[in-house]
Amino acid sequence: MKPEPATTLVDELRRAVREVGAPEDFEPGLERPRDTSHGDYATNAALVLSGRLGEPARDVANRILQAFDKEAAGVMEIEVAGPGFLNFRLRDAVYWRGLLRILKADHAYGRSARDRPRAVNVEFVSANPTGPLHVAHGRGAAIGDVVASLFEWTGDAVTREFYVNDAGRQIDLLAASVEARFQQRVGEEAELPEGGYMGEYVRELADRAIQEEGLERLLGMEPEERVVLFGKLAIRWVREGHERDLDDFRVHMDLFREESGLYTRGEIEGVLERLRAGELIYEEGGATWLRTARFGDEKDRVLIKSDGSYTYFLPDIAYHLDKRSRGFDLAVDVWGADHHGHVGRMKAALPALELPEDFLEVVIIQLVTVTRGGKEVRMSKRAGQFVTLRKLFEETGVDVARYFFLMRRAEVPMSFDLDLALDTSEANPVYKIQYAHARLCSVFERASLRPEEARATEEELAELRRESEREIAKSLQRFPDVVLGAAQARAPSQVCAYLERVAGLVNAWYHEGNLDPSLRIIADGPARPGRLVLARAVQITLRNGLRLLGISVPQRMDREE
RNA sequence: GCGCCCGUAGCUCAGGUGGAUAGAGCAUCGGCCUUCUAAGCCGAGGGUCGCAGGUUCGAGUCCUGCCGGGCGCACCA
Repeated sequence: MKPEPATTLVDELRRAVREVGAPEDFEPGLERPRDTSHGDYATNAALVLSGRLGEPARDVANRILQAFDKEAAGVMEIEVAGPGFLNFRLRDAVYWRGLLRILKADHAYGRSARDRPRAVNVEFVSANPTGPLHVAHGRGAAIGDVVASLFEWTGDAVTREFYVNDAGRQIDLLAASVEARFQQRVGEEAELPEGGYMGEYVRELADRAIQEEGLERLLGMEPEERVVLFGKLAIRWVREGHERDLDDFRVHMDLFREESGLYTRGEIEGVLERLRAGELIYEEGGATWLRTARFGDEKDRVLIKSDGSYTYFLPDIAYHLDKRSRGFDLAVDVWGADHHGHVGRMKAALPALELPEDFLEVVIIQLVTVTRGGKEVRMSKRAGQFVTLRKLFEETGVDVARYFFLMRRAEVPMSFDLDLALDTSEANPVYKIQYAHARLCSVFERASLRPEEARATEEELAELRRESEREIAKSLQRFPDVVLGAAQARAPSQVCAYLERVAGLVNAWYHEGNLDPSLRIIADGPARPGRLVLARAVQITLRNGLRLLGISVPQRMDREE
């Protein structure tokens, strides 16, 4: 699983450490120092062992150094540094060989397998079908989509799922809102119901109903009948809008799972029976409660209200049981910040249903504010005017919108800077990465070489002597590890940070050739084949990284002039 | 009041699960255009990592307590 250079090093280190008297259970750790003067890898083994061996750390380090077989591990140089670190500098050949491996892996570079792949369900967006998707949904969509991809890239099987709350009271409210707009349209006095939906789209729904169903027919209906029809139509149309928005935002759901199905299939009743049998529910004040407090929630929660209707919590429990019974090993729910209060109760419900505690994982997406000219673009759902996801990505482009949502950690509230998003210079991190890729495409064009045909022997690669080249080769080889780490942390932002860093190194390398033409990638000389292979390896890594993020990989960046 | 999240450069934020001298972009200042695309490049200044303790050889990172901000605390969804 670990990249090649590290494995051989760790093996040898493990052996050397045993030789100096480390206990059997001791595992030496290997890290990559930030500072390149500290070598390619470093270990703190001596620092950790010094306590257990009762010997100064630097002495332990020196003994490990003596025991270490450099030849076997592809190490050029070892030094004892600071309080007792061992710094390893690998032979350059290790990195040049790594470049050839990248070329060979090509589209698979960055992907890894798992001994036992898991079936993972990533549920995200899950917007109520009562209005268009807005920017916060967009952030959840981008992050959920890439978290799902990260599972795929690291060897799990993933289902992308959207939970449709098509059964609750908010649907009735939407229907009543459409009815009110309909009344107004035909010249009647009508007011939106209490808590109704005020958005402009409600008027559009009413108009569309008139257009498609015919005014005569609608007017001829009993109001109750008409409201039911409006409800059905509104849900259908709003959902179609959601699917279209997501599609255009390059988010492709495998499944839209409907809440209403939980009722018709009797899954809700099944849950109630199960809980009743386990004596986990009780009645009080006319309502039916679940003993979530027993499982770590702050208090018990109502499942059935005293008027006999169900709370949202009950179908949600059934839904998670449904996920489990469909064979998933892990359910990752991506929720908006306004739902974080539900994490405790949902997690408490799992053991009540005898589901493993780690079956459910919740990623909370914090709020997004959109700023233009340094000022916040207001979005107020109550006033019915908000920035829809579609409007946002139509203005910035899908690449930019996705990237901006992805580059920040989910748990920090972010501001979406429209000015930066619309900036087409390399100040915009998306372009910085895409541009680095496009530049190298252009280099290959200049070299009259198809990128797939880049070839170099190890001897030719050894002609790469510049520090920038070594640095790039080194950082490219981190990619699989970065993907693994990001997957583990459920943090697409780590991939963004990595790609920006690589793009920065690459752009600097490229620009060395502006000042000194002999340093150009296509400049004639013994280093040319190696440079082209390095360029190819960069292309592959950036391309795969962008693909992972669902961002396009342009061959060229056309500039307007 | 309770819970979750956040607090890192003037601003927006990274910081690879505890390492060595804390990074990027924007903004500011200085230099560079007949380029393998200068919508760019090179460089400079700018930090008590909210505060106080603790664990550790070693803390922006882990623990505790405060302070500040956001969100949530329904028989709403």
